[in-house]
Amino acid sequence: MTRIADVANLAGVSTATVSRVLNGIPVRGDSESRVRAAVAELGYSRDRTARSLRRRHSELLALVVPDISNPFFTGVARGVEDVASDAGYSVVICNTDELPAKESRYLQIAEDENVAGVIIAPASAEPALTGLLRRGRVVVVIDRAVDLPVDEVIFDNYDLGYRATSILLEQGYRRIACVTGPETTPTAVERARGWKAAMGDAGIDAPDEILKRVPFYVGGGRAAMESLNEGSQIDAVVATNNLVGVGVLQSLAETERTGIVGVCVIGDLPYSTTKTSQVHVLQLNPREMGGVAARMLLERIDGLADGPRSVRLAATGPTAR
Amino acid sequence: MTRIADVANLAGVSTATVSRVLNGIPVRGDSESRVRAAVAELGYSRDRTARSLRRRHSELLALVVPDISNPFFTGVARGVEDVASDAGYSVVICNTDELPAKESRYLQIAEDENVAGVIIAPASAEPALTGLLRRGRVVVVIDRAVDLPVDEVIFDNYDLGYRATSILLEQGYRRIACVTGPETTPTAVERARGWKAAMGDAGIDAPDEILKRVPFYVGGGRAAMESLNEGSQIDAVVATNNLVGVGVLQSLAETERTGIVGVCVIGDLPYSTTKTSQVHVLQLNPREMGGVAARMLLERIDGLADGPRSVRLAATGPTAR
DNA sequence: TTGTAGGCGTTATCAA
DNA sequence: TTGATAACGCCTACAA
Repeated sequence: MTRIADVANLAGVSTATVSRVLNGIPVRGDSESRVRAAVAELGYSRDRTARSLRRRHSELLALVVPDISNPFFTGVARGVEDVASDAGYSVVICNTDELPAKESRYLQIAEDENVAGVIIAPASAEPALTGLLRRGRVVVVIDRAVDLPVDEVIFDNYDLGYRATSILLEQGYRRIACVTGPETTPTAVERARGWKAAMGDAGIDAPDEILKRVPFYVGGGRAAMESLNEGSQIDAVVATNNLVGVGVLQSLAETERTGIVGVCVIGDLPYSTTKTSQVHVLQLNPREMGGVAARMLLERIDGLADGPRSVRLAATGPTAR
Repeated sequence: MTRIADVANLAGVSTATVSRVLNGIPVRGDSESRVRAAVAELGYSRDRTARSLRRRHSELLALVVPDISNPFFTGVARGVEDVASDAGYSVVICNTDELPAKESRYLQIAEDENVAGVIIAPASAEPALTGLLRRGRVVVVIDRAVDLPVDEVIFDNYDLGYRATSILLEQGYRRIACVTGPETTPTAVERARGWKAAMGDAGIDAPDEILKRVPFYVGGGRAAMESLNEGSQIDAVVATNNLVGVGVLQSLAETERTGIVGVCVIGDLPYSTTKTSQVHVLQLNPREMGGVAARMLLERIDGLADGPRSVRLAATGPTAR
């Protein structure tokens, strides 16, 4: 393997000079060109492991998400990668399956791997970030706020729930059910709260029978529809997340249930195949969320920010599918 | 930061002994228990960077894919992660956007990062693997075969195209169009070849007007449908990939085009919302592909395999959506 | 501006 | 079985 010393030999300079050139620290012009020539001739490229060990941190960012199969989080990953790779960082994606145990394991690995920073959509209310923080590693929390002094990028989830419901109310629907996620998932709780408030403000009763809490997966949405029996007289549904939205739509397509005509989904449905005009979507932009989070993380890595910052992203407005 | 030396001090042994315990090399029982106690007391965990430097490779696997937004590749990622994490490895996902330049950059990073191995779905016919291979790093190619002496896990793409077409022929369709990917993507070419052969074997003409080559994205499928003018008298479509399949279905849902009723998609449509019975799917199992590839990679890391191996995965049979 | 040399934390060799 | 010590490849005081 070719090392920095080989380059130094060939260029007739010291390893320190080679290192300087590689790191953009000014050296005499002819030294620099000899070094660059030697690098090219040997096809040398730096060992990032050694570099990380010496510098005490790597050029890796960890992105910790609860479900990498969810297009929302792959969108986030794209956004993170866009800005990270421009800045010379690579992204390690860690999938926690909504399991706090897997989450802490990955956070421990991130710490031991000396990653430069972590972007996390927490699976637990209190992700195990203390080790990382103690070592001065930077962290940005996305999607689900936590009670720690770290940067966050989130949506106004209450407002999303309120607006999604309002869209259906404006269409004239009245008996609007809400399909949301588990009580342990803050986004699910807040969006459902928004639904309830919008219903209340419209003077409509929103009993618990038409609020379904299911796992934030396609199957959850399907199960919710099954449990919403015909007797409940629903004429519309708010799905508070993209996957349950897919489940709801699948269920409706299959059973051709009569009576339900309005659906509003919070999120994005890039792979749905329902006729465009049949579903309202309160569009979220995960790629933007990832990009914003990554930029905040890089600023912090460069020491450019002080107190914890909170960014609230807006939905990009309702659209048909 | 707590180092191995701190543990050694507290346990009253040498760093070498601590290292042995950590690595499962037998030491005297009481040394071992003292070490373990010290580790627990200090909350010590190994610095993976230093370990990687010394051992000349990390516990990271790189997974290089052309499009992480594609649920097929997130499925692969799940499969890789399932087996990798059981074996103590983490997975870095690298997204090449089908761009050979991004691909070589990531492969160079993988090399410099001393990853233990690479699983790659190539974006180019000749991915830049020589550096990795020269350094003795192991590689498994998935989804798209390349002309290099490395392990591969692929589908029999010709057969997939043939079978997808046969399914529609059995249903009585005759004018079956094929929507496939670019000529530079081997899976696209092979599956289209299978389509053509199946049509030929059924004594049906398959002219170039009804073979559409588009990018392997949702938009590609939509564009293909638009360019398939009514005059072409199509009564069915084979979509050779999941994303173009989604595009085809979206297009059909929106235009309510008359005449086309049969659709067969090669892949998987986890997020489609079309009525189940309206589309045939020749189901692929990306998670299995990832799992198999990861197992092969780990075997090779452990030096348990010699000549290049080739695994051919089967479709799990046609199903409605 | 440049070079020498020490150290980042771990593992592996070698001698005890 | 154990311990002392020399690497692994790089970066960065410090000295020249």
